[in-house]
This record gives sequence, structure tokens and C-alpha cells, in this order.
Amino acid sequence: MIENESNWFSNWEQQLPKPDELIPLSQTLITPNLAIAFDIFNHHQQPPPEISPPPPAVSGEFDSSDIGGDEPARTLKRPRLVWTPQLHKRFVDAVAQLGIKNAVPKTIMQLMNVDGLTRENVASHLQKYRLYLKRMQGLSSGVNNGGAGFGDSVTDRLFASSPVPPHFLHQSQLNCDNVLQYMPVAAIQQQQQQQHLHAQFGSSFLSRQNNQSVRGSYGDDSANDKRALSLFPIGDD
DNA sequence: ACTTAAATAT
DNA sequence: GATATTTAAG
Repeated sequence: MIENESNWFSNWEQQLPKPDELIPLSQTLITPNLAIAFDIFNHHQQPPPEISPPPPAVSGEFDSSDIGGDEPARTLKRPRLVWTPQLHKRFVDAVAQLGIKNAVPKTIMQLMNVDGLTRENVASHLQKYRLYLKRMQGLSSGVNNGGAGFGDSVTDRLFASSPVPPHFLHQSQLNCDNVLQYMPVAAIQQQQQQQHLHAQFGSSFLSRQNNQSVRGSYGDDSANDKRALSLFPIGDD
């Protein structure tokens, strides 16, 4: 039913579960031992913001305490990125503002303004997201679909966690100003080559895992990978 | 720099 | 074994 599309769309954001209610995806992917080993706790006391809202605007220098004196951060392997619903929300938001046409990895990334997020991260996610939209279109156009209940996979759930703006589903409408009006995106700094050397990576959307002699109280540590610890969010382009 | 496809890790 | 994310190639 298309009762009040404009209504639900303007309110969906408020219906999102609160941070406390959300099960941090990244944490479920981390074994208890790893969590302990890296001081990652499930406590909902003061969860370090997964996303750093405004650009820290670091002055032209960085703390060696942050990076332990290792400069070649860009060469180090970066922890696997876990797309939490919140991150994805930011993603969808950015895409919505840019419009499908201009929604390319780089611009999306800039709009999202998430510390440590790389362009390839966004590109990858965008790829999956497009596939998702595709599948969704197929289902909604062919047999009438209640609008809900597309897929039930983990992926679909993540994507469903933030509603797809209606205009996403159109193939390529050159003039669809009837849905929503985009706010001019002015804040995109074009040549933002200022490296934000801010390593606040223990933040939870990055699941850093390595085998730093994680003593397992239990027989099982799935932490037996050969992986380099790296928490240096320096993005380059 | 964008997209698509393959590789790898979980 | 499937899938989520990364890495490589077009």
C-alpha cells in the first residue's frame, strides 16, 4: 500500500532502533577472546562512536603516539570493514543526496565523512547495493509485492535497515523532482588531500583481528590467522 | 576514477 | 558451503 509514502519516508529515521537496542554487528563477529584481547567490550557504557562526524581538522601534524611512530600506515593492511546499519544508513543518506547519477564511490565517501573509510570500501558496498536494488526492482515490478519481505538474508537485512528512497528504483529518470528535493551538497571539499591522521580505530566498525597470542580460556580461538595489526586510517586517493 | 569480476576471509 | 569484504583487472 502506498498510503503515505512521503510520510513514512520522512519518519523512517526515527523508527530506527536506538544504539542500545542494536546489536553491534562488529561485536558479534568477534570472538569473546578477541574482544577481551583488544579491550573491546559489549558494555553499552560509552561506545566509542563508530563514525566520526566532522572532520577532525587535524593540524598539519600528527601524534606519533597514535601511530606508534610508524609512518607507512598506508601500506599496512587495514582491518576488515564491517558495515553496520549505521554505516549503511550514512551510505544511503549520501547516495540519496547525491542522486543516483552522481553517486560514485569517491563522492559518496566524501559525503559520508567517516574516518578511516576508504574509497574502495564504499565502492565495494556500492556494488552490492546496486545488485540489491536490481533484485528489488525485479521483484517489485513482476509480481506485485507488498513492498516488504524481499529477501531475508543477512545482506538484505542490512540493506533493509535503511529504506531505499523511492527514486533509487527508477532506472534513469532525468527529471524526477516530484519525489524529494535534494539539498545542495556544498560541503564536499573537492581536493581534500589533507590526510586526516586520526587513528581512532578501536572504534567498533572495524573489526581488527590478529593473533596476538590470544590466550584462549576455551579450547577454541578462531583467531589463528596470520594478519597484521593495522589501525591507521590514512586514506589516499 | 568507475565498474566488474575474481579471490579471500569469516 | 555460503556470503561478506577485499583485491585485482578492464
